[in-house]
Parts: sequence; structure tokens; C-alpha cells
Amino acid sequence: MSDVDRELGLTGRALQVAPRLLGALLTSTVDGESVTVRITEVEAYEGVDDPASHAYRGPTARNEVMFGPAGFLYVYRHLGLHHCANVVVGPPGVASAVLLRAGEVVQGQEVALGRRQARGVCRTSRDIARGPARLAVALALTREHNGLSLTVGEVLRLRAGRPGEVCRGPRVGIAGSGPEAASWPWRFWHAGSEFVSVTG
DNA sequence: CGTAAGATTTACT
DNA sequence: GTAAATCTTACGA
Repeated sequence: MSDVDRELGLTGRALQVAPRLLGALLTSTVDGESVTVRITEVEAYEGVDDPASHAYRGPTARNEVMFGPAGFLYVYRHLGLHHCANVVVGPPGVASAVLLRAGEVVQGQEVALGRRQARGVCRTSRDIARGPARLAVALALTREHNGLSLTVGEVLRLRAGRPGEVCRGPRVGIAGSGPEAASWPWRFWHAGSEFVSVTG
């Protein structure tokens, strides 16, 4: 286990780890360009007990990384258009992950903005990584990065940052998983941050 | 093998 | 506010 694993307590379950990831810094280096975001909004996804989780029905080719050890990246494609990135947490064999929903770009802003504008319109710096698929674009994360380590290696680097005041509420976009799971307050964000995808 | 639905974003009315 | 874009995954036949 690395120092970062210990510092952030990544081997805990998603519900415990999610709020601890707020304020953490994630750097990606893709195509020789480095971008760092400070994480401002996350959601916890558990496994067999969580109807909204990709791991709810057991391991598949897509979600196998979620069942592995903590400290790795899980990236999935959504609606054929977008990618979303998760931090795999929890002990090996237990599916548990934290979806990165939004962040503030603190390094490599020009690169990140360029990547966003190459895929559409991005008017303000506030919107560069505000939203899970936007954050993935800013960091240039795709399915190719699925399963990469967040603590070892050249591409990804996660490190602890200064924590802030935490708010929590229901997760976004999972109404199809049933009213119960959609009501659980498993979404966490930094109080007062403008770099949050949905306020409330 | 066919098909339905999806942890979203963007543009347009 | 509403709709379209776009394709993979997962499940049923």
C-alpha cells in the first residue's frame, strides 16, 4: 500500500472515502501534457447493495476493475459519447468506487480548456471540469486508462489536498435505479464551491 | 442474435 | 424546458 492509499484511507468503503477525496488533487499526464484538478464533487457507489452501481449484478468485463484493490481508476463509456472516471476503493473482492463528478483545474488550465473546446463549446473556466464527463475530457481520460494505478506510474497521480467543509445530498441521474437508491445522500461536494455540477 | 436503456452534455425552441 | 447525439453493455430469446 502506498502513502497516498494510507493518507486518504482508500481501502475503506466508498461512503467513508468519498468525502475524504474532496480537496484531493488528481494529475494526469497524457500526450505529454499535464493537468491537475482539485476534486470538488463526488458520489459513492457500492456493489451488491447498491442498485445504482455498475457492480450491482456482479463482475463483468466492464466493471471488473471495481472488484480489484483500491487506488486504481475505473473509466466507463456513457451514452456512446462520454467517459466518466471513478476512484476504486475498498478491499479487493468488494466492489466500491467513487465517481469524480467535478473539479477545479489548478494546473494546466490552457491544455484542459483546449481539450474541452475541441469537443464542443466551453465558455467559462468554471465549466472546464464541472460535470463527470467534462472532468474526464479535461484530464483526457478514456477507456484506455481504465485500470491504471492512481498512486504509481507516469500517467496518473492522486495526492491528498486541503479538505474543506462538506455538504451531502442525493446522487444525480440514477432515477432509473429506483426511488430508494435515488434518495440515499451519497453525493458529496465542497460547501460554497462554484465548481460543483448541481447545487443543492 | 436482437434490443433496450444508460452514473451526460449540448444545442435549440 | 426539451430533444438529439451515439454506441456499448447487458439481458432475454
